[in-house]
Amino acid sequence: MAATQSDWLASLESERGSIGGTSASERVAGALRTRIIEGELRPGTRLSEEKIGGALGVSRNTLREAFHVLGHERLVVHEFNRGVFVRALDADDIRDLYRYRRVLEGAAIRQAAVDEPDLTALEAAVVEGELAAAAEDWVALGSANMHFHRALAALAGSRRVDEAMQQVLAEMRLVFSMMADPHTFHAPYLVENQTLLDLLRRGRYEAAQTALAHYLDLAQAQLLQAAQAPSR
Amino acid sequence: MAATQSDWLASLESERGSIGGTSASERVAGALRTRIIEGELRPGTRLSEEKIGGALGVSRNTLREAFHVLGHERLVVHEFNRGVFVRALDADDIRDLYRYRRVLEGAAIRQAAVDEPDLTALEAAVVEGELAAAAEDWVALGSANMHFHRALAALAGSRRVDEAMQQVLAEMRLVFSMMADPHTFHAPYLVENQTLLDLLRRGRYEAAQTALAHYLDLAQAQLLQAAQAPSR
DNA sequence: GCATATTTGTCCGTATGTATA
DNA sequence: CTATACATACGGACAAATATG
Repeated sequence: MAATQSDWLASLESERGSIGGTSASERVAGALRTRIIEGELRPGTRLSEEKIGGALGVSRNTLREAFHVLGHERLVVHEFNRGVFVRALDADDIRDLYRYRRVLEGAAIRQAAVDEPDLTALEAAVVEGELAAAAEDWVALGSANMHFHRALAALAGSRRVDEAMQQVLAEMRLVFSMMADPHTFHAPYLVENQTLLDLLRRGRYEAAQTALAHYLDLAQAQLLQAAQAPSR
Repeated sequence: MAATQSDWLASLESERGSIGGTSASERVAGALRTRIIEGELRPGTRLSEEKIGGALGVSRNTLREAFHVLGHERLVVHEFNRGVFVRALDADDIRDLYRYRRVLEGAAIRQAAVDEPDLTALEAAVVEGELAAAAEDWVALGSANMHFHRALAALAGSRRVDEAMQQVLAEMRLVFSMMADPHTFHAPYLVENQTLLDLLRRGRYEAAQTALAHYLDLAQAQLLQAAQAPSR
């Protein structure tokens, strides 16, 4: 077999027996999650119980529990009698993802309008983005963008909205990992976040809603267009 | 041990070996889910691997996978090295549940305002409620109320909102199962659903929003009050 | 606080069924 | 159609953590 196919397998072996106060299945899920989110494990890859269990030095039992965890996070899909695969999202999935973001982030702004919101986390994320843009570190800019929208959703003041948004952002990283140049997507959005934050600062919540809608429409359209030309 | 404590255990045994095209863990999860949702398995109950596995005739392996499924649905909580328990919700959980309902159902009405919504499912749920009320079948009235709000959330036109709402309603049943007289809660809300439907029919979406908010505030307050007096 | 019994976490071997080359 | 690889599911085992007296 080609070396490229087992690269991630080799990288998994380095994770054997890392001491963890938590359960083994959580450790295994964590190791796989980072590989998936960072694009090392590509969508569609089959996660064979034998190979992965062997590489990580855990039994099939433990591994299957880890698969359940990742399945819950929608990072893998389990096909009965066929196995577990890294999730591959299609255009419909992307549309649904953005539909959900409109619900969650829209609710957050609506709540902010009645809440005297604390915007420090938003401001920090914008600064983080400005620094990343200045350093032309597009990976960091992508993270900053995620932090901004996670902080935005937090304005809703709801644990569940928080969790849902975290979930959605993890899936967004999965989407990006399917694209040719993931970082190029984030570059245009720093200014959008800046104006959105500015509108929130000045209490212009209606305008913030339309700015958010504009941002999400634009980002969705760009991703859908890129998804048509499937890339690498 | 008293007979009442093992009632649900006996009822589980009747479920052994039911033929299913699906996986064993799904079957087991389904059997436990109905017991939990219908209040046969009360919140706080410990789900012993040995007892339940024995009663259902499945191995511990399979049973633990079923526990994972129910854990996703937030119907049970897993405490490391202690086991899994039927989830017991507190006042904060109830508040967060309703906060989430405001987000989901509010988004649905907002989407309806731009969508020329199909209200047949809502109408069917109202009729179902009217029939149940006429027959003084309070359990059926509760189901009708759930169907109404599930159909309402469906107006959002989003798979994920759908799933989230289904999830939330399952947890609502868990809340009701902790109350002394679960059915008494649904009785006042038939008329609220009727007026909400009427407002949607006439395209008065702003009024529908406030009617929904009123309904949710009322329902939440009533549940919180009942939760203070923990009941049976 | 201690000793014991119970229960969970994890691994292994194996048999059966299902999908696919 | 056969053969092979793999997932599903069972049962047994043991250490470690927890509950119980």
